[in-house]
Parts: sequence; structure tokens; C-alpha cells
Amino acid sequence: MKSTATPEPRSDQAFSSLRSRILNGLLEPGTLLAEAAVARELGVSRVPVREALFGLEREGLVEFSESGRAYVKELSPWDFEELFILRQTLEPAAARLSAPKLKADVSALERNIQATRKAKSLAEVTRLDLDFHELIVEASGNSRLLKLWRSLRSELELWLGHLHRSHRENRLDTREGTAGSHERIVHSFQTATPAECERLMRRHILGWREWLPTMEVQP
Amino acid sequence: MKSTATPEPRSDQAFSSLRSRILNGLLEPGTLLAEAAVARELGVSRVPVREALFGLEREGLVEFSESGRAYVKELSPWDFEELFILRQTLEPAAARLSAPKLKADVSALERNIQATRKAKSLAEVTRLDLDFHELIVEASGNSRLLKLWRSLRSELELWLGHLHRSHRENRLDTREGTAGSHERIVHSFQTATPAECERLMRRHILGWREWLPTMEVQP
DNA sequence: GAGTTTATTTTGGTATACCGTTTTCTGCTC
DNA sequence: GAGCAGAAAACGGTATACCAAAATAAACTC
Repeated sequence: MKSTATPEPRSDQAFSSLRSRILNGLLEPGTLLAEAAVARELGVSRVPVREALFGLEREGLVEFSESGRAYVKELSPWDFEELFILRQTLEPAAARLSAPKLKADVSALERNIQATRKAKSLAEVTRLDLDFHELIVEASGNSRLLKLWRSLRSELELWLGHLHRSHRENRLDTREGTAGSHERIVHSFQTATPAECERLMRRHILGWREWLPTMEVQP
Repeated sequence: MKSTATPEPRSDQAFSSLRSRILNGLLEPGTLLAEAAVARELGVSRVPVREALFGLEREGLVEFSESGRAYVKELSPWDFEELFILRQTLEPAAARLSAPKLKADVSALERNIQATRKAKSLAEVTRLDLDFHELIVEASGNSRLLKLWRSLRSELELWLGHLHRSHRENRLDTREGTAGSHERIVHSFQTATPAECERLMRRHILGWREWLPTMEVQP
């Protein structure tokens, strides 16, 4: 038996612990994440906490003040706008790139859609929605593009989390809208050209943007 | 008088020291960067070195093995292909976004072109070339896009450095080609629509790709 | 009582030390 | 000489300690 399982590094522990607490909204935006305090709370030393904080900064969930203090990131409407613009830039390109590969096999996408239809909460729909898009980016075969998408995704989840919590509308009717939209995308992968897939993805993301609760934006 | 200048953090020191040594080719790709050894050499402790290595990984200049050891990144032709695809994706979009702002003021771009014409080495032409493109990305007003570009730029510089050193062709006739191409881009910002600027940028980057010394690519 | 200066505490940057794991070296076996 | 087992060295992960800078609280001045 494999009793030699390497224990998870404490820095990773700290990372995912903080990460989930931030995304859950348990740690409010703007909260100071003092190394010593976090370390005490997690029962580890400051060193792994430090690394976790740097990692979270890379993911856009934490920002550092000039003096080196770490705070839970506060997302402004303009931040969201930037994220939207980047999705609008990266994902259509990803769809075009991955079209050939996906034309041969859309089973993973179809499984995702089925799961979406059975989702039991808005949070789950959101997660599966982002998973769907991540599958497409992944299929592009561009590892750097995938890394970029993942860091955007973190920030997106942060924003959507706040949005959902503030609107308190746990309506599940988003399931069918999301699933239907995604089905049309899968269909285009099966029948359309890469350029057409790209255009459809662009429209899909634009539609998503417009569907979200309105928010004022200043550059 | 301002004698209170905060000294540069040792982690930043280590970061830029290692960074320049990697880009200069002084540290060959694949070289092990052992924390203790680097620390001894730079006269600091392991902690700031550690942070520097993480930062360099984020920039794509260093990669970690499974067991946590840091190595100078080795770029394969496919890595370059990924970088090219991302430029092809991000920069045309950036050009479209920044077109309005640049239409009003292209002076920074023009200064860059003048400097390019006076450049004294291929390395300087390369730097100014990337500066030119960075100015455009910067003008897009999207801070995340700029961050993405900068990390791509690091890897690009790593690749171009190796390329130039291996080809040993320090021909300066690239000056006029680069400057002329960039002049056409500036002209389009002054006279054309954002969509046309986007198309021109796409063609410019494609041309750059084809101009580079040929290299075999396998996905 | 408002504003300013001084003391106190908090906090991050860094050095050092320890330990388990991984890697490399060494010597043995066949 | 090739492969292998064990010893030695190298290395990374982490805890702890110290210090200077920064933030906060307290005291003081007007």
C-alpha cells in the first residue's frame, strides 16, 4: 500500500484555505491579511502564509499595499469591465483554436451541459458555466492561454460571488438559459467552421455580459 | 534633502539580478538555481531568493520541477508558437481598444520610432520594438491586459535572446524595416478606424513571425 | 477640542536553524 | 562494465528570532 503519500505542503494548505474563504465572502473585500494573524489561525508559521499570499496576488484575489500589507481585493465595476474585455478577447480566439479538436469530440462539453441541467444551486450553475468555458480554453492546446484564463476565472468568481450575495436571488431559471446557450455552442463546434465558432462565442459572452445585473462603470 | 530613501528590498535585488542574467544568456536554459547557492552568490539569505524565484516563475523565466527545484526555463519551438498565438490574439485587440486614445496623441510612438532609427545594436532595436508594442497595450487602459503583455514580453525576450545569440547575425538593417512598419501603424492610428488598426496590427505581427529565422514547430 | 508630537504596538523583511526528502556519489555484486 | 544498494551530500519546506519601518494609540500643546 502507498503509505508514502507526500503530505500537502502547508503553503498550499494556506493558499486554498484563504482562497475559499475569500471566494465564499467569508473574508470581506478590504480585510487586512496580516501574516502573523493568519499563521496563528491556520496553525502554521508565517513562511507558508507569505507564499500563499503571493500566490493569491497572482490570482488577483489579494492586493498588496505600498508597505507590503496584504488585503482582500476590492473589485470595482471597472475591474469587472476589464475582465469582460479580456474574456471577449481570449475566449473567441480559444474557440477558433479548439474548434478542430472539439469537432472530433464534444463529449466532455455535453456531460457538462447535462450536469448543468441537474444543478441544485446558482453557485453550482456558475461553477459549471465557468467549467464549460474552461474546457474550451483547455482544448485550444495553448498552456499559456489556459493559465491566463484560470487567473481571470478566479477574479470572475470573486466578482460573481459578491454579485450573487448582494442580489440574494437564488433563482435557478438560469440553468436552462445557460444550458441552452451552451448547447448551441456545442452544435456549432460540430457543424460550423472555426471562424463561425469564434463569432458565436463572442456573441455568447456579450450576451452574458448584458444578462448580468446592471452595474455602473467608470473607466 | 531626501536621505530617507527606502533601500531596495533584497528580494527585488535578487529578482532583477537573476532576471538580467537569464535574459543575457549568462545562465543557460536548464541551469539549476539552488536557493542556497544563489543566496551565497548574491550575499543574501535564502528567503528573498525564494521569493525572487517565484516571481521569475510567474514571468515565465524559471520553472519548478516536481520536487520544488528551480531551473532556468528551456523554451521549445512550441513555446514560441504559443507566445506568437497570444500576441496575435492580444495585440490586435489592444490596438483596437487604444485607437481612440492614440488618435489624439501618437507622440510617444513617434519618439520610439526615432529612437529605433538611431539604435546601435540589434538588442536595442529589439528592446525598442517591444517598447513600441507595449506603448500600444498600455494605451488600451486595461491594466490586466498590460500585465499579461508584460509577462509575455519576458518570455519573448528570453526566446529572442537565444535566437539572436545562436544566429550571431548582428545586422542592423532591421532598424529600417521595424521603423517603417511601425510608421505605417502610427499612420493608421491617425487616419483609420479602430477595426482597421486592429487588422493592420494582426498583419504586422504575422509579418514579424514570418520574418524571424525559421524554426520547426511541433505541438 | 483640534491638531501635533511622542510612545507603543503591529507588521513585514530577512537571517538562521532544523528536518525530512531527493539527488548524487560510492562501492559492491554479478 | 552494467546494474544495484547503501551512504553521503545537497536541497527545499518550514519554524523561529530579530530588527527596522509602519501604523496606531497616547500624550501633549495651543
